Amino acid sequence: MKEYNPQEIETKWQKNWEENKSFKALNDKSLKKMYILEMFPYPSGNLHMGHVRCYVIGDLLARFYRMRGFNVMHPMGWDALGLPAENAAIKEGIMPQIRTPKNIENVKRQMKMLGLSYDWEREIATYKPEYYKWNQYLFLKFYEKGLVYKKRSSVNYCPSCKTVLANEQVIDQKCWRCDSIVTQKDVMEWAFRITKYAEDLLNDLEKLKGWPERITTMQRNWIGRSEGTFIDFDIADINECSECSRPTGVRIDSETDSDKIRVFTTRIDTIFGATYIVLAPEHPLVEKITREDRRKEVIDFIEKMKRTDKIERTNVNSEKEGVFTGAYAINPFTKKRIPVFIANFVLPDYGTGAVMSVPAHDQRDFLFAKKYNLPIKTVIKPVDGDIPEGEKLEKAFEDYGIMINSGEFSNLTSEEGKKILTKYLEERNQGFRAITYHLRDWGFSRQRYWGTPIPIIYCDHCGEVPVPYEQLPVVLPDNITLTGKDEAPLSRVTEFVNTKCPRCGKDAKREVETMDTFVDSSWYFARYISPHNDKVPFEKEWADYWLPIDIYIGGPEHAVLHLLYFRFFTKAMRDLGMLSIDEPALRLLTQGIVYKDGAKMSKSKGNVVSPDDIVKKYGADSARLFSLFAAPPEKDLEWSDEGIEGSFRFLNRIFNFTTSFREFFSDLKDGYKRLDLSTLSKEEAAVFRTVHKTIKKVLKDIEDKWQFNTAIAALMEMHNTVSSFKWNLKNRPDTQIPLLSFVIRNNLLMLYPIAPHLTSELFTSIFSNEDISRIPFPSYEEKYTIDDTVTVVIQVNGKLRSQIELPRGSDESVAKENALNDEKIQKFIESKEIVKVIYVKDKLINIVVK
RNA sequence: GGGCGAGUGGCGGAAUGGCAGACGCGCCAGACUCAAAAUCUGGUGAGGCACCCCCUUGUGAGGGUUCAAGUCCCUCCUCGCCCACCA
Repeated sequence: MKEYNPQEIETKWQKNWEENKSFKALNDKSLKKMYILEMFPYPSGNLHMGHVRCYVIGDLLARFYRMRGFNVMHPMGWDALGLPAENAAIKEGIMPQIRTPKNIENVKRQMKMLGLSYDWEREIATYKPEYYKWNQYLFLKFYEKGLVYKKRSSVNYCPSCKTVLANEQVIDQKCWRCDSIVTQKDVMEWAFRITKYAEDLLNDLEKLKGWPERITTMQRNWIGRSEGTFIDFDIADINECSECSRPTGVRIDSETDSDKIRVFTTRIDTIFGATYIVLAPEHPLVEKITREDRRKEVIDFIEKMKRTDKIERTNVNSEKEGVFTGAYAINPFTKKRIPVFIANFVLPDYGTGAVMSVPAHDQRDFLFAKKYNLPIKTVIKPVDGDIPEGEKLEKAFEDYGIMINSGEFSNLTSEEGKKILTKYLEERNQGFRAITYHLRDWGFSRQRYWGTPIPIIYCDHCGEVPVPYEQLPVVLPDNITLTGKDEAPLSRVTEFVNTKCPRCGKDAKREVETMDTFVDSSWYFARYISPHNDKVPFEKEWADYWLPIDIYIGGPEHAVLHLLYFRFFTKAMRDLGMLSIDEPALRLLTQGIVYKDGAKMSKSKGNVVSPDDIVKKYGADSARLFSLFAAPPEKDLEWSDEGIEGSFRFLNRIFNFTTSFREFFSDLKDGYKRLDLSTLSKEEAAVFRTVHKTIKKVLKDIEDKWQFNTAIAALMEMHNTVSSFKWNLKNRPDTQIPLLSFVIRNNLLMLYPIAPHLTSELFTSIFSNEDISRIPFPSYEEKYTIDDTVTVVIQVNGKLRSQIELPRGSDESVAKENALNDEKIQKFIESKEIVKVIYVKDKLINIVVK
């Protein structure tokens, strides 16, 4: 071959890898393992450059670690169930069962075209009954453990997708998929009791040292632990004169204790300043406590809230509004009657739907109190200072401090007060210490078709009955026409719905809702371990070998969805005895977004770059090289047509440089074995050292730093050095043939994880037919990365003025003498007083003069 | 409002507190060519100059620590992402 022809080379090697099953992960416990996983794609039909980037990063690591001697598991699969496929099916009138395999076939072709080194024997696809059977199996296991339950709840509902959404799927009150405005709806839904693991999920974030901090921080915020106190406020008799401050007890027409207002606060130390209470308009007590003369206004306000859309209601900037109910509660510490309001800013589904307001120490309460002329009472002062009386405050003082105006509790610090006041309430049965979480249980039933059927049967006699394990899978029927016009389309398939109760044998009906696709992806990483096993979801014996995932790669958009759910599943499966690990992934690499012309690539913007076009024009190796070189993996990447040209040129230079020695190939084959350092000239030795230095840098950048861009830069530098060297093989064959052989061999080996096709081709044409991926990655010797002489920089008052060559390790007196005698330095120090001289060995001398 | 990042040439981006701008793109000049493309060689932060010697200046702004700051500390500005009436 005279010219670099990527298409020819790439086709040849892809065929070779496929035939030889080169990337098979071996179930062999004597080998050290490495599990490298990229988040599996939703097979929508075509890969975009974001996918390409993710998989190329994973492939670089997989190929690298194979060369490093690891038994690498690098599998791929298809996250194929879910809404987009169903919506496409409705639009095109083609069932997802037909369309999905075609999409998968195409994406798989694209992956092979990119030379991604997957073990295709472990391929999984979630839409197949042999996969989702295990979703159902896990559902039943979780059900038995009480980790799955059915609850009535007001849920987020997308009117466009006609489905319920999890909290995590609502973004700015809009559907995460279609951006429709989400509404609220009362339904019965299946939920995972993820809150049971809230503490565990929070604490174990500590163990995730290999995760980016911003991801663990986001999870921490999402779990949202707050420590505080529940307080029960008695309601003063509504018939009592509002001027009278005498506590009169509570109404007694309720058989529960719901005639108290329970609030949650993180700042019980401010309770002496709690001068009113605010309920959510939806709070169940509102109806009961509202005084007759206030009723009309209260009802009007509630009606107004019902009409206000949720975005408006929960916008931080919207005006705080409320109305007085006419009722009073009793502050358990001051024993004073404090008015009860309802207001738009108190949300029914957060905390208890009721808050105690301390205007002096909470800015929101402060503004509300000013607006409605409510008392403001200062009860905390700064540790080292004073604070104006409540009415004179200009804004709330929200910091911790010293309690004042708090009766017998005055002079305690906020921290002490929290403990003591909570204890006080606990002793009187009026409150208790508690930890609350922002995290909600994960509602996962979806009223859609293209998902895993929930294995539950409803029987008139036996109630809710789980499908027995031996009847799994409950197969999704395909004799249905999807219209997108109804909820839970499965309810129309009578052959599916009508069944017999497994317990009593009488007629019964199946659950017609399906599972959220996030269930599929919560445990798929374990299915790769036993992808074809029909007895268990995965074999524990091999899970113990392969798990956890060593490096997990995907986009940061999954920070609180998938990455929280799969941690939860791991812990739950651990507690079921199926796994021995606490956390599913040791290290997480979140790759940045691929942009073009300053915008995220999208069809609507028309700035999509197709992997097919790129590979056709430049080849997979150039596409891979550019994806890795253009930016560090965690940063966003700007796609550049000129940039990929540059990558292509570099591979051309490698090809041309290497093949320019074609006539020596047979000599080069074993040449590197005959390398004798003592025969090298000074210049030849420099080339030799350059290779060692490069190996050192590339190893560090790939293995420790995940800075693939600088690793590639080092390889380019090495190429620049060795290609500008005046090779003279004819005159110095005994030294230069071995040296060149050494150079080319290491160059190709280092470049292999990045550009596997080209390097495989060149490598086998010179060295051997051995599979390059089985050859160890080059290693270096520290002594060859160090030069005998070093350039020492000379500064005067911190400014660079000259530099000198010194033998490595020269001591201070030598360096100083050389520096002071340096011609250029003379004019900066003459007629000046030398105050001191700083010497950093082998690096720099700084002469401080006055 | 809270949290987390990030601000470095024309662009993407390099720099364990120690030569700012590696590497690449782009651009300029030259070689090759009838010409162009490709390729190769050299140059390329800004300003200055007695122009291949140097000098000044320069990493969002302003202070500080240090012999020495893109890097550490403080104040501020801008942008991005995530969360958000969180009780």
